[in-house]
Amino acid sequence: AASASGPNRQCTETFGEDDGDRNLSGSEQTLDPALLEIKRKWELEQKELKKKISLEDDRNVEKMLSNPDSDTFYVGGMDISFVKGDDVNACAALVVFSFPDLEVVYEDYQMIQLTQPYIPGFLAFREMDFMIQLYNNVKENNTQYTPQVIMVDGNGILHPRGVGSACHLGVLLDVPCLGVAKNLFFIENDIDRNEEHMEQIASLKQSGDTFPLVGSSSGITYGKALKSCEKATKPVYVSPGHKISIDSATELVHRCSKYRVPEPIRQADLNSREYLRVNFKDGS
DNA sequence: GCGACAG
DNA sequence: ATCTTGTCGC
Repeated sequence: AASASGPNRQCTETFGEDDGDRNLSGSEQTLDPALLEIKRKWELEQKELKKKISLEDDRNVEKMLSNPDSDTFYVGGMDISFVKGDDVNACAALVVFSFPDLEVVYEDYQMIQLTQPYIPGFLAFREMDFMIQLYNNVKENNTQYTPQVIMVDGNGILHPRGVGSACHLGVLLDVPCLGVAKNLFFIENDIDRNEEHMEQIASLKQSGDTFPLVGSSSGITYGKALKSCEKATKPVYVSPGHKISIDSATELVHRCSKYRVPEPIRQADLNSREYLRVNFKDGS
């Protein structure tokens, strides 16, 4: 029974209706030397990765967005779905769509076992190895469908240290990547869901409308909030990961959206869940 | 000290 | 991320 190694967790039964103490773990800095250690180490890795990020459009990105028609390009979407009461077993998916016609040309689902914890700001360290594997699979076995750009569930430079998982993946693969988040990632003293933000969201009228996400104190432009389809009330937050500009990333996401979440990511999400439902009863 | 925290 | 029923609208 591989229970959590390290400090034993004194999670007493806080199941009762009344637990007297209302000091809900608040900021959770529930001292965990092991996690702090990991954080420090990961922060250094992010610092190195950040130096390699490019926010310029890769030539293929330029071509795929400007081309009147002729060539067909491929856009990949990645996502990982989890098993309910299980934070280890999951299904990683890559679905590749042709662009601009948006037809599925390739899909890969892999049962995986997560080993790293999820820590806000360090999502990539938990999922990246599996995404890299998915990319290598296509490139090696179905080269013709290797995506020229990859969409990741999460953020690119819209991140506390400017290195979201889309940057992480992009730099490691040296492939254009962008992030699409369904929720705005809070960045201390710079970006948050305040009144002004809510007003800006209310000002988005039609599909394709956007507003830039600019840091209130840093002045940094992290990406854009995009009303991806007519029906969506809530925007998606697009930010470049690597080898793609903010405007191109936003345009690409918009052009791949039939619903709020762009098709590549949406299908990777829906299909990986379905995969778990069918292939994971308790074992296989 | 509290709050806020992609998936 | 995951859970869960109904409900509103095209």
